[in-house]
Order: sequence, then structure tokens, then C-alpha cells
Amino acid sequence: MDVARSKVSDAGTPVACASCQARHGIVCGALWSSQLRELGRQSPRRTVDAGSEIIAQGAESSFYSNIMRGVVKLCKVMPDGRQQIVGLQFAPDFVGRPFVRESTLSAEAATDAEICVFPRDLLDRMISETPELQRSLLDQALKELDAAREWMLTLGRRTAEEKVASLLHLIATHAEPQTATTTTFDLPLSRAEIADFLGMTIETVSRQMTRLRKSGVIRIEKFRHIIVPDMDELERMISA
Amino acid sequence: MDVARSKVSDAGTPVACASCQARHGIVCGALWSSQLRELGRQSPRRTVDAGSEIIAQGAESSFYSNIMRGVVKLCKVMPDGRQQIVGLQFAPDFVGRPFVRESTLSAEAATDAEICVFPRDLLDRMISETPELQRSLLDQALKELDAAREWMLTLGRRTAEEKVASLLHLIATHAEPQTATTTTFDLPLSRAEIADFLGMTIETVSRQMTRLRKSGVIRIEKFRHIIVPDMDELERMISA
DNA sequence: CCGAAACTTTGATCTGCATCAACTCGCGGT
DNA sequence: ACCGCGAGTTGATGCAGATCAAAGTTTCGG
Repeated sequence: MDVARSKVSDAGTPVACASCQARHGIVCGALWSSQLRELGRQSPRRTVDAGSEIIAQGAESSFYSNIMRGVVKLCKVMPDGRQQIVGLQFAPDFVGRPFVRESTLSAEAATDAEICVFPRDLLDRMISETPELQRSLLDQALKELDAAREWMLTLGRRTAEEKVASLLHLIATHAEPQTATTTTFDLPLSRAEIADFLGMTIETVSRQMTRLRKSGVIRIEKFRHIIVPDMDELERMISA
Repeated sequence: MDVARSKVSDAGTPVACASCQARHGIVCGALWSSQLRELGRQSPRRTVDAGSEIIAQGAESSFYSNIMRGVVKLCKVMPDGRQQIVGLQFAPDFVGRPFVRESTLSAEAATDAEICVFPRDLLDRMISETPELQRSLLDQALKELDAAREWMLTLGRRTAEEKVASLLHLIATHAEPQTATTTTFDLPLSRAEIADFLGMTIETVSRQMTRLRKSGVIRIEKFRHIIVPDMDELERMISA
């Protein structure tokens, strides 16, 4: 059914959407061809470089985004500057909080990224008139909820070493399709960001990384590039 | 519009539902009268006493629940026994994970509670044929997601004292409508459960509670009964 | 190619919370 | 009323991870 739908709509698809990575993602995959055309016409692509903010915490934003490329981090900061990353989003995820205008968190590009910017009013209208899209957003919300709760367990009950292993596992799993047993990837986060995700300091992150390296679970090249010879071994560190 | 809908459907409402606390809650408030009748007929009430499990982690469950009375905690446990509470649900919340049969967490009554048990297959069918219900569930899912992320900040970045204050604030806010400035409530959780929610030990929980008591932020009567003379003062402890 | 800034690692020390260990309180049973 | 047990508190000590400090590595502009 989804296949039939997309086949049909491909006829009138906007050029930008035709070859789009997210064409069959959460949002666009749930739209009828006429809606896709309207949305596509009013939704510019934007490239954002690493570190720049997409949505500010506490601000009202008039748009949603869809990640086409790159990684986006969701952060919460306290008045005194303490910071916690509460989610990582990868292409082709949807970013935004339907039904609430003021954002309770900030969204920031962790790597250079490309996003598709949806006008809020337009997409809100489409949500309310498209059950398929609601269902799709419900699906993503429930998956993010599962992920958030899994991370609560990590934050509350795992040791520093387990935390770092959990993060590496999370990224290895979401980044690139792995080949055979050995997995390779570039960390989309700096040590400081990893610390903010795991609720620790950069020093402890660094120490635990070298611990994992010395015990042979991972290899590290140029700080950011990680090689996991055996994913099972990494999973064992997490005692999931 | 919601009002009109409920007026109409009250005519054919099942007896049990007529005076139900959750009649206009997440699930039942989004159903048509014929659906409510069908669901009501097949959904027995059940009383569960404090500590008994409603859904087991890792098990397939053939039902969802709706909390009529009491508090339900959502837990995750690791193979070695470490435990983390990842959510608290109050009446009239919906409990369950649509679209996924095997539960990744357990649900357990924290206090004596009363629930309404929905057959899974029936409710799944209603979800798929009722956009209003999908929308309602999306709303709850997004709210729970906000709450989970707020709690991630608490787990990752707040001190022990701030954590305890955060929990007291959470419960004070969700339990009873407060009178004027001073708020009073019974803790639905034991010290051990509080520890599992905050990622600490019972000893530290206890110490921080007496710290808050000595500093005058709260008063404690019979361990479980808490009096907050000034909610603003409590909020200040959280440095939210 | 050089130099400065930003990021990361490593080492020394400190501390907040965990752990271990009594002890107290409240409650239900006999 | 007394006992016994689970829940909570309080105290002494230990340790994982924070903090403070410094050196090494990478990046990038000139």
C-alpha cells in the first residue's frame, strides 16, 4: 500500500523531492502527492554547519525541520550553564514539537548538515487533515520515547565505562550500515558533547575511551574515527 | 467540538463508563459512542495492590490499561539487578506501547490502584480506524517524551539534593490540586523506589530528605506524608 | 611552513555519593 | 503489652568520578 501510494505520487513530485533521501521518511512518506507538491514548494533546503543552532531553547519557532544529511543534537541547558544532550537525530528524522510553539529544548547541528525547512502553519494543517501523517508522527514519537527511556537507564544506573560503551554502540548502530562483524564510523560529537550526553566530564570521557582502547574493544584514529573490531564485545561491555 | 461529541455519546454509554474518571481521558474521550460501548463491554476493571506487576519487562502482553486510580511506575531492570524507574503515570493516563507486542519495560502499581483493562487487538483496531484516537495518543506520547527528557537532565546534571527536590516537585505537581501556596501530599513511592527513580541509593535519598527538612523547605510526617510550605522555595532548590 | 587556538589526553588531588554497619521507628501478629 | 520485621535514618569509611593542572595533538589562518 505504501508502495502503491509512492508510485502514484512520484508523477507530480517536486524536483527537489524526487531524489530526496527523506522522500519516504516520516513526514513526506505519509503525504499525498498534492500535499507533497505544496509542501515541497514552500520548504527550502538549508545547509547548516556544525555547531550552529536550528532551534533555540525557550524560543517560539515558526518552522519544523527534516534532516536530510548529518546529525542533530537536542540539548537542554540550565540557567547556570549545566547542559544535557537529551537526544540525537539522524537523517531522515523529523525535528520539532507538534502542538507546542515554544521549544523546551534547543536543536543544534552536531555535524555539517542539510535540512528541509517546513513552515509550521502549513505542516500543522497537514497533520490535522492527514491521519496517515499523525500515525507516522506517533510512530516516531514512540520510538524516541523508547530511546529516551533507555537512555534514562544509562544515565541513572550505568558506570562511566558502560556509559561510553553505550554511546559508541548507539552511534555505531545509527550511523552506517556495518560490514560483517567489524564496524567503523566517525564520531559526530566532540568529547565535550559526549560528556554532555552522558552526564560526565570530558576528562572522564577521555579516560574511559582510552580504557576501552587499551582493553582492545575499540581502536581510535585521529580522535574522531572509531573502529570496533567486534560489536558483540562492545555489547558485552554494556551488560544490556 | 469535543463537548458536542461527548454529549452525544453519553446516551449509549456503558454503566461502568458513565461515572468513570477516565471517561474523557486520552483513550475513551476520543472514541465514538458505539466504540465506547464495544470497548466498555470488553474491558473489565481490575484492582491491583501496591507492588504487583501489571506488565512484565520482556513479556508479550495482550492488553493495555488505563489508570483509574493510583500511581503506576514504569521500570527497567538490567540482568544484574540494577533498576531504573523511567516514568510515573497517574490517573487517568494510558499505559501500554501501541504497535509493539513485547514490552521493553515493566509496569507496576506503586500504590493500590484501579485499572481498566483493554484487549490489545480490539484497541489496536480502534486506533487504526480512529484518527481522533491516534491524535490523542500522539499527544500523550509527546508529553511523556517531554517529561522523559526533562528527567534526563535531572539524572545527568543535577546534584543529589536537586534530584530529590525535583522528585518532590514532580509529585506535588501531579498528585493533588494544591491549595494556595502550601502543598500537601503522600509520597506514592518508598525510599527505595525514589532511589531507583533518581539513580541513587536509599541512604542518600534519606540524607537529602532530612537536609531539605532541616532547611525548612519541607516537613515530613510519618515518612510518607510531605508538607511543602512554599512551592516557590522548592522550585528554587531545583534551579530549573 | 609557522604559530595560535581549540581540542584531547594524562596526571595529581579532592569530594560527593556509595558502601558498610548500627540503630530507631512504626506496625501487625500473638 | 511484647515481639519481630520491614522501612527509614544516621554514622563511619571508601572509591568512582569531579576538579585542578599541564602537556600533547590537530587545525587553520596567514
